[in-house]
Amino acid sequence: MARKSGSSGIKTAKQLHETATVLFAKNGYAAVSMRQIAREVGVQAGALYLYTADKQSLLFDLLDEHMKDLLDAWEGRTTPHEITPIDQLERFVRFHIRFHLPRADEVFISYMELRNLTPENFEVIQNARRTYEAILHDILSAGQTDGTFKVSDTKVATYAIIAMLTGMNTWYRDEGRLSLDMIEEIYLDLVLSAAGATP
Amino acid sequence: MARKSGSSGIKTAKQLHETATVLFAKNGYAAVSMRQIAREVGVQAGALYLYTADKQSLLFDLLDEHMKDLLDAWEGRTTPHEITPIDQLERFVRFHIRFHLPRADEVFISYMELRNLTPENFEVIQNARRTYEAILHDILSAGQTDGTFKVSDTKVATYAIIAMLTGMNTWYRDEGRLSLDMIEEIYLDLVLSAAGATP
DNA sequence: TTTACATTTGAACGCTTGTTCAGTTAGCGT
DNA sequence: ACGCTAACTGAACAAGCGTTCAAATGTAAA
Repeated sequence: MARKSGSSGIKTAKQLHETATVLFAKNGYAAVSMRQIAREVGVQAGALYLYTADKQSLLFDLLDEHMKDLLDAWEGRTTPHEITPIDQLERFVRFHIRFHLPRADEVFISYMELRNLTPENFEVIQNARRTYEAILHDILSAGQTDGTFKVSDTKVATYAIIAMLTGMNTWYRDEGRLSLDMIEEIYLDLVLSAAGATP
Repeated sequence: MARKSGSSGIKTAKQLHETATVLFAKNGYAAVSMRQIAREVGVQAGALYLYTADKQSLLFDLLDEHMKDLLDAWEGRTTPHEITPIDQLERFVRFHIRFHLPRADEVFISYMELRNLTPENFEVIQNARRTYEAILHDILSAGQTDGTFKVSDTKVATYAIIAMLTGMNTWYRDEGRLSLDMIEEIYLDLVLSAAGATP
């Protein structure tokens, strides 16, 4: 056997990314072998190297893709002009939850596997993350300036709120007690309170 | 050479735990080899098996030790009788920060390497974690009942607050902008606000 | 039908992995 | 001084690792 009937490059490439995402999330980058990924994709290990230069690039591509999607999704929203910091914060929280919850595996990898990136690759992802954090920081700063928010330190508050929101991914389950809509409202309350929002 | 001069079992055992903690935190459990640990300890790989049954037990012991220390430290505090939920929450926050900040590596491992535990070992650590979360949940529930706190869901608030607090470990550096005391106050504010505390 | 190319196999490469164990030495109690 | 045990070495084991590549086969265009 060599080439398989019905084989297609784009399909295999997509399956590679999907499989790697799931396996990396479940077992960790270092613990997953190329052969294991290949088996799940339904191909021999050698074939994977038509779609990735090496294992490291595979990890980087997944993370880079995820961060690009995140930032693109934020940029792509329809935003009314001149809305209050409170409305901005509300929009950010809802966006964050809606974007992150359906991407549990990607989010998990993005937080867990940073240390397995080469320094250059790490830099790229880190920058993207900083860009995202800056969005929230700008909102908090604006609210702090005009008096609608009251936090002792906008930088720390930024980290705290993002950690709080992202932590959701560690316990949320689709079959759980609360619907996505309810969770959204609960977290919105928590974040607005934490920011000391005075409507 | 065989036994080395000045060698002592307890010393090597301690070095093994310390070295493993640092290396697992920096590179991840799966990415660290027993030989790498041995080199750092200053011993051949075979010698490590005098102090751990296998690599898995080594990881488990580190996590188990950490969780036991955490729960023991909480139990061992001096607690006045009959204090208000607000005071209880304040005590919890300060305790959490003071305990976790100097243990960056242990905390990191505790969150990152859970998936590398066998199911039985995972269960043990998970239970300890649940015990810890229950402490905060009880405080929030008490405050919710007597009206000093106002949160839409005490369970979610518990997760959110712990995520917020533990997230600190990802950005805190000793040489950073803020002193430990300042950070403590900032986080205390954030948590009390998030809990909707009305003094 | 032939040609060109996309896709995959399967074997091979050198290296590392966790773990075991017989043999060797250091320190200590007697 | 002797013997016992604690501590460690160094080699060995089978298995698995990431990666490369010539060869084989499917697909599509000419």
